[in-house]
Amino acid sequence: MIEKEIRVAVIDDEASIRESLRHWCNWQTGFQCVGAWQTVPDALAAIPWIQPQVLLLDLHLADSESVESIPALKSKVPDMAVMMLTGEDDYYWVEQALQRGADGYLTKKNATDLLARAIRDVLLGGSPLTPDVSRKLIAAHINASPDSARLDQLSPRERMVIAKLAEGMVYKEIAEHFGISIETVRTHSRRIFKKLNVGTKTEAVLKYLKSIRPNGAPPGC
Amino acid sequence: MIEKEIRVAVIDDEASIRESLRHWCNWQTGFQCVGAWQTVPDALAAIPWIQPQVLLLDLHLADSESVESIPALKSKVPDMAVMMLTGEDDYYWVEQALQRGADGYLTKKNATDLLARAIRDVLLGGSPLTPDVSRKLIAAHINASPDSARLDQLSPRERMVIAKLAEGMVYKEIAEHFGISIETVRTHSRRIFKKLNVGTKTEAVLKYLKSIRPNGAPPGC
DNA sequence: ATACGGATCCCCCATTTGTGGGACTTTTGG
DNA sequence: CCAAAAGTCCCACAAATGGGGGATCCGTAT
Repeated sequence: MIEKEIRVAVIDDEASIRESLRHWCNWQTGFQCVGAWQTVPDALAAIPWIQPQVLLLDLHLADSESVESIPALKSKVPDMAVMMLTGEDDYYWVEQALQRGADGYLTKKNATDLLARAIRDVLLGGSPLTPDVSRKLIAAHINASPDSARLDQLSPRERMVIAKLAEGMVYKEIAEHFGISIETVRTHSRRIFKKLNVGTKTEAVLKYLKSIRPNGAPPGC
Repeated sequence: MIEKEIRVAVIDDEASIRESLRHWCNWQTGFQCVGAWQTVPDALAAIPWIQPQVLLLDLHLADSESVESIPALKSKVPDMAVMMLTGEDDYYWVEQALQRGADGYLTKKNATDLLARAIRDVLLGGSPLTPDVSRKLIAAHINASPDSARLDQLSPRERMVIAKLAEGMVYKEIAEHFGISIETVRTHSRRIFKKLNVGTKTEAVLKYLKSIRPNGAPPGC
C-alpha cells in the first residue's frame, strides 16, 4: 500500500520547518514525503521526475520568489496541488498566490492539526483555506474584479501593444505600426504575459477584453 | 517614364472584355497593362512575378471563384489593390468581395469613364465604389452585423473547436479535451479560418466573440 | 550617485501555428 | 444508392510564437 500513499513534497528555506514537515508526512499514515527542497530552482529540477501530488510551498522564501514561481511549478506537474504555508496572513500575498494558481492557503499556526485534512481536501478538488484567510478573501471579493487590477500593472507601452494584440494584429504588424523592432514587441508581449499570468496571445487578449470592459461593450468600441 | 506608369492587370473570362480593358489601359496615358488572364489560377501563377499595382477582377468568373480568390490574390502581392468589375450590382457579392479584401467595386456600365480616376483613387488608399454600390453598402451597414452570419457556416464540430479556442486553449489542449488528434484540430481550425476569413487564432476568436454576442455580454458568460 | 523601471534591440532554441497538399471513414440528404 | 458534407488523420515546410538569456539608453527616485 505504499503505492496508495499521498505523495507530498515540501519547499521551505528554513531547515527546521522543512525537516519537521518531512517527518510529519512520513509519520502520518497515508502520506509520504517524496521531496523537500530549500529553494524553488532545486524543486523545479526535481519535481518532473518525482511527480508529487501535493506541494507544500512556504511563502517565506526570499521576497516574492515563491509566489512568482507557482505557475512554473504547476507547469512541470500540471495536476499537482500547490498548498501555500505562511506565518502571517498578509492578504496581498494570498491574492497573489491564488491568482497564480495556488490551490490552498494555510497559516502556519494552526497548520499542523489541519494539514492532513487540508491535503486530502485539496486532492479532492477543494481549496482549503484557514478561516482567517478565507475571511479576507471573501471581503476582497465582494467588490473587486481581481483581474482588472492586473491591467494597470502594465506599462504605457505594454498597454499600447496589447491593445493591438486585441485587434488581432500579429507581432510583425504591431512592430510596423509603432515603427519599432519585432523583437521589442516580443519583449513587451513576454512581459505582458507574465503580468497577466498567461501563456499565449489569445489568452492575453481574452483577459484584456474582460478587464477593459467587464460589463461587456462591443469589441468594436 | 515607362517606370512611372501604373501597372494594371486584368482577370476576365470573357475575351472581348479582357482585351478591351487591356487596350484601354495601354491607350490611356499613365497606365500600362502588365497582364490579362482568363482564369484566377493563371493569374495566381503570374502575379508574383508581375507585381501589378492594381488588379481588375471580373465578378463574372464561374460562380464564386473570383470572390473566393481575392484573399489568395492579395496574399501573392500584399499591397496590390483589387478592383471588382461587375455588370449587375448584386449586393450579396459586393459584401462578399469587400469582406474578402476588395478595394473597389465598379459596375461595368459606367466603368469606362470612371475607371481611370478609380484606379488612381484606389492607389491613394481610397475605395472607389460606383454610386449604386455605395448606396446599397450604406443601407446594409446601418442595421447589420455583417460577420455574425458567418458563424452558421461553421459545422457543429468546428463550432465546438472555436468555442475552446475562445477559452484560450491551444491546439494540443483542445485535442486532448475532445479525445482527437491534434491534426484534426488543426484541420478544423484551418477551415474555420477560411470560413471566417481570418489568418490567426486570435482573429478568429475576436470574430467569434463579436458574432456570438454582438451586444457584448462578458466573455465569462 | 546609483539603483530601478521602462523601452529598445539582439541571439538562441523548442514548440506551435498557418498552409499546402492527400486520404480515409461516417453521416446525411436527395 | 450516390454524392456531398463532415470528421478524422497524416506529412511536410515555413513562419510565428513563447521563453531564456543579455545589453544599452534614459529618466526618476532614492
